[in-house]
Amino acid sequence: MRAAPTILHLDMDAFYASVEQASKPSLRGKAVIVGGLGPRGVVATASYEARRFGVHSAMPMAQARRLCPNGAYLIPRFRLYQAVSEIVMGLLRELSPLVEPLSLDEAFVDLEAGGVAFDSAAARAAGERLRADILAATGLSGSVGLAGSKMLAKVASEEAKPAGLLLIEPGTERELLAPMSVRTLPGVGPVTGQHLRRAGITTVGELAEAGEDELVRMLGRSHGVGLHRMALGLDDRPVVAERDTKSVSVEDTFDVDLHDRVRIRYEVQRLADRCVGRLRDSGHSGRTIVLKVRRYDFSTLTRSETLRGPTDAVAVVREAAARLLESVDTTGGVRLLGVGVSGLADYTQEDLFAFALAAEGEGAGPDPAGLEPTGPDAAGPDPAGPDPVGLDPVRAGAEGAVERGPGAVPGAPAGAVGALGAAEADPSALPDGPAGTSGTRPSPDGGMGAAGADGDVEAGSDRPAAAAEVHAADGAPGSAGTPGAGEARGTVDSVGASGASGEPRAGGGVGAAERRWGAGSDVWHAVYGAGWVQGSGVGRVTVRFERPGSGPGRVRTFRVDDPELAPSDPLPLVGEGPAAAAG
DNA sequence: TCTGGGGTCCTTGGGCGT
DNA sequence: TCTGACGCCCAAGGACCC
Repeated sequence: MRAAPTILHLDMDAFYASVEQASKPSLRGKAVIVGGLGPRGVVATASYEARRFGVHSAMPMAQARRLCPNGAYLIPRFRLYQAVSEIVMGLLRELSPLVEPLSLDEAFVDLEAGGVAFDSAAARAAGERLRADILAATGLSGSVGLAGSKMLAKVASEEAKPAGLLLIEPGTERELLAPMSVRTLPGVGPVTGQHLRRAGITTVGELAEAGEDELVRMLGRSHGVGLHRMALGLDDRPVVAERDTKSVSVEDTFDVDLHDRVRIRYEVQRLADRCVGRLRDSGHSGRTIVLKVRRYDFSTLTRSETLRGPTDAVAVVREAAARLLESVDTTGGVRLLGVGVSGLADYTQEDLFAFALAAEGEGAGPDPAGLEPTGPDAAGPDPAGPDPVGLDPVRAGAEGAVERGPGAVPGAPAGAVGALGAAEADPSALPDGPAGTSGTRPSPDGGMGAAGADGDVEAGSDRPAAAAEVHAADGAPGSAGTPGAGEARGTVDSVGASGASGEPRAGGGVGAAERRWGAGSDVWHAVYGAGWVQGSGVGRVTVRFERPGSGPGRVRTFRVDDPELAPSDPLPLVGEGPAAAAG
């Protein structure tokens, strides 16, 4: 807690929805809801127009549609949000080297460390200038909180929303906080809030009066002490510029619960592959493999296994996940599966083997393809007995390195083989369907980016009804399914036929007959220029031709195989960048 | 009328070595 | 040799955040 309000918290207003509105002029001033569009989707962000209908984050999408039937429902385009976020974070770093991003749209800044502000007046000026700079650079508004601690700065930005600035003068915080709901404090969610309410505590003032001992008794040591201090306005946490990643995970919720054990095993394998892809992209390996299973009744189980050393080998993670699955009862059905890796390191067990081998075997000749196992069982039968299913994690790790053989580079770190290599090296991979619409212009996106946009968009009441119907049918058994966010959809009995790979694939081009247009995604037409897909189905694609700087554009419909229509990258929200000419 | 995805942190309880 | 205390690691679950 410092004497001057020089900790700044920036929170962009309804970030995803605002980016979509800035990107698509026809949606400005309208209710925009961004989130998962499947039957089990939830709202990620709702524009302020949508919030007037009662729509809010984390609300089931079906409920949002009832409350706001004429809203524009969009799938998130994380790559675009990421790009905008980088611009904003860049502006923050101009203020101070101490910037702590909390998410794409939120960050703390230590103004004192940047030499920008040492008192209230300078802090306020810096905050106002920042808001103006963000508006100029992105066209978006953000809210700024300024205070002497992180907790209070965050409270302030929340109070300042939307598009405002609030500065909490040190010394006034207890008075300010006292009447606020306990839910205002970070760390008080629905459960703790209910707990406190039952004890007659609903405001921050009452929380402070309850005393530390009482809160520790109710909530446990760490939570109790922390909450009591926060209620008093005490918070010494520094702004931390860099945080190490602690775990990497992927999970999928299925439109329809899975019952078939074979199918469940297959999905776990796919998740393991994707997880390893992410792990390698981040330059990590990990020791603990975690399987997550959410059952039909929403109860969630986790099972984990810690290896003797860190790995980033597909085979090892697959096998561990498969073993863990064997200990889970899935009768009744499974709605979600997840695979994660924690206990991260920036080297692998296989690296150590390779290093040891290189150290002792100099002059023995290189392993040309990196195919030779480097582990203890490299020389044939293991005196301790066979290990056919990789029960020994470390040995399995060595085998994993072998499995990656075709892509392996002698002497290179294990991470040098990317997700693609892993996918290619996988002999048991089931066939995939069409790998998206990226044939002419591949834009590999492991997650919810362009591929994710392959879901539906229903942009306002003038959307093509036919398109919506067709997309709704995507969830039907045996359908072609949809990649990205919708990849778990429509895959009920169609193992391998979903075209749902989250991994980039080489040669992902598809024939014109299979060309599908990700609704909400950006396109370029040879005659009409930049636009975005408003809907598609029954052999047609509807495109609205507008760009961030234009007024609302016109809608035109084309055949899905129209040669003049091509996928495109998002246009910058402000100004005309190179992407504008990318058609 | 239902409840996403990707994380972090905390608590509890058991096993194990000292 | 047995037992309890202690610390550490691991596994599992839960709450919370955006």
